[in-house]
Amino acid sequence: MAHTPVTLHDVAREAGVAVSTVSRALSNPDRVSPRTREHVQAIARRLDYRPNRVAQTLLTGRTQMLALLVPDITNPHNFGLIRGAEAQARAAGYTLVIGDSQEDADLELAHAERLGSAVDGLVLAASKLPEAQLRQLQGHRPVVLFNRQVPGFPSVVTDSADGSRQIVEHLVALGHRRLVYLGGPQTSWTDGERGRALSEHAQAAGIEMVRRGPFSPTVEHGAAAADVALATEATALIAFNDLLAIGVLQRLARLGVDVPGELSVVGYDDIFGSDFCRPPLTTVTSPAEPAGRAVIDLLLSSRVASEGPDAETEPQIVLPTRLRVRDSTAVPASGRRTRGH
Amino acid sequence: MAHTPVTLHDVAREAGVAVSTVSRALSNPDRVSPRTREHVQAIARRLDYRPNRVAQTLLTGRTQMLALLVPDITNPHNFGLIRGAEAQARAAGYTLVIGDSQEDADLELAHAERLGSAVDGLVLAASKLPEAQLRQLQGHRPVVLFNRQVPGFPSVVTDSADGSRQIVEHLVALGHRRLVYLGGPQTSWTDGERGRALSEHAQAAGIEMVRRGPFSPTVEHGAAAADVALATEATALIAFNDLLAIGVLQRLARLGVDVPGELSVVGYDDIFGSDFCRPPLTTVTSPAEPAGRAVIDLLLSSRVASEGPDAETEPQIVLPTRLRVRDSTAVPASGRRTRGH
DNA sequence: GTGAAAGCGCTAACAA
DNA sequence: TTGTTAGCGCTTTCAC
Repeated sequence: MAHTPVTLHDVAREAGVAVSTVSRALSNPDRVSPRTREHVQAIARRLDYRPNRVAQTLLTGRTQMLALLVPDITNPHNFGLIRGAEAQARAAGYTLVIGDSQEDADLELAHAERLGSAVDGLVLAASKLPEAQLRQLQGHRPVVLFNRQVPGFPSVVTDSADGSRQIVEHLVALGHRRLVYLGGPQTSWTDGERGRALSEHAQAAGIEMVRRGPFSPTVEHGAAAADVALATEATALIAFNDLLAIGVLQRLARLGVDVPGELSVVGYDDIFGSDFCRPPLTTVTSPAEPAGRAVIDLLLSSRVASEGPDAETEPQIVLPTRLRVRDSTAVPASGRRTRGH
Repeated sequence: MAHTPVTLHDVAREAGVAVSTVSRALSNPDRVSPRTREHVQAIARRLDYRPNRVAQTLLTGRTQMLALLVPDITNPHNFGLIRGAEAQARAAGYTLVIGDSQEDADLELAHAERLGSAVDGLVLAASKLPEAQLRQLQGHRPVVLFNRQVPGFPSVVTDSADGSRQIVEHLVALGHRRLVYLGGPQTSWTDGERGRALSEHAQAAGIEMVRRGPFSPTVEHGAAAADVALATEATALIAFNDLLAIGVLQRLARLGVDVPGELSVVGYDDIFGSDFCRPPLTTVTSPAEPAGRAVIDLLLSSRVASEGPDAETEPQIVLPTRLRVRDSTAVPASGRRTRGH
């Protein structure tokens, strides 16, 4: 239990050379003679020397750590993103740490500030922070946004708007004429995108779409959302995300409302469980792992970025989405639905 | 966009005092006169001074960060643990970072070493590391284990053995006489506990139990596991965890094997989805959030712990589990099952 | 090729 | 109460 970790000095003393030589032998092997290099490295190994990262950081300003802040680590939607980001970060020699802001802007800020000083870069997924605070964070370290676009920030988003287009197209093709969108948190940029695109495409198709909510994007809140949807004339319901949609499905089943017979249900994200809930959910899937890799690439390349007034030209990557049709959508009941409202 | 962050020196110069005074005014407000304190703090605020955590750390050795390493961040089983740990860490003024070791011991070690030097303590969930490596990590920083017990380490485990007892009791009560356990990774301590307890209780009840596997604890591997189970004479199948159990359920459904009519299925963990898969899964639930809080408590209290030879007395907390009976278990088919094998 | 020395931003003696 | 000074462990000029 060597409780006083071995330092560069220990190695230097043991090897009979100067600390600077040890430092070089270890990090710049070619700037030292083969003989001493071997010798020093052998000693270092024998002493089980580990460089003190903190000290290195103080000098270089680099921690070789990157942080990813997600709004809800329990939302399976984030899995692919995390996995992709992890892989890419590791490939580049960085360690990825993950933070959970629990759908709370204050917590997100606190976390970002804490972590911000300990990492080389920050990716904020579905950030709820106002632009001003975002910019302040950016002053410290490079920041990349996922599923949010803000001028001056590099970002990668999955194409929710196009997902909405595909949903409306699908529903219209089935014969639906009245839709209801059960919205997510007001602070959610994605919710805005999804709702707006849904409206636009519904309007373009000449059908009706109403919006309800906001609802918190959880299975638990699905019950309330289902009830609200039932109080409308809609024959198809689009939930902000799959978590909410699954909750809706559960409530509907308990109420004896047949899906998709009486009501079609659609979600977004294609999360774990959306394929084995009852009925399997029609939803919008997106390339989460590529997104994870992309955010890290952006982060790493933005280390060299200038921060002039030209900042509006930051890369904004948009990844395609695809509608995955399962069993929760079908042609609407021909007549008036029989459920009470 | 202050790109050269403001330092203590900047504040000191601006305030016309020494850096040490600024340092005190900010961190030890009572060791400085009210006048200067106000003055310095005002300047610091105006300049938007943020202490450099790295520099603080180098000196104090504290980062105010704690790390939690989970084997699979996409396993919903870990959610409660993460949430509980997060909450407790924050309450104590620490930031929790989460790492994912993807069920891989090498990755776990790499992560632990990287993070280990950047945090004040480490909790390893379901660690797959050999004891020797565990001890080595422990030399650096306090380490707490979750769902693994090793002499000399503080730990908290959920009582898998008792969960196994409850499963056997339940199955025997229903009339099952032949069980099969579809085991998890060989490196998994929890798998050992579950399998061993299952055997013991089956034997005590005078019924047969065979073990198959190992299987990787994923939905994907459930198909293979299901096929193996079908090749036995068992009327009830116990999967290492719910992820595997859900995969088994899917395969069985595709094969037309009725659950629980022809075969009963049980899992462990009570994860997201286990209540809405088809049929809802009988499983063992455990207090994950309390476990998360407990690991952090242990970590924080072990900072002061000695490391004498007396280390065997480290606290080992065991949290109770409870069988949650849903629809995937029932009385066995009276006659010989009709499926081919 | 190697060593001496400065210093990253901060805190904690020690003086004044 | 405040200022001066010495480092924490490391990298990196700059001499030799």
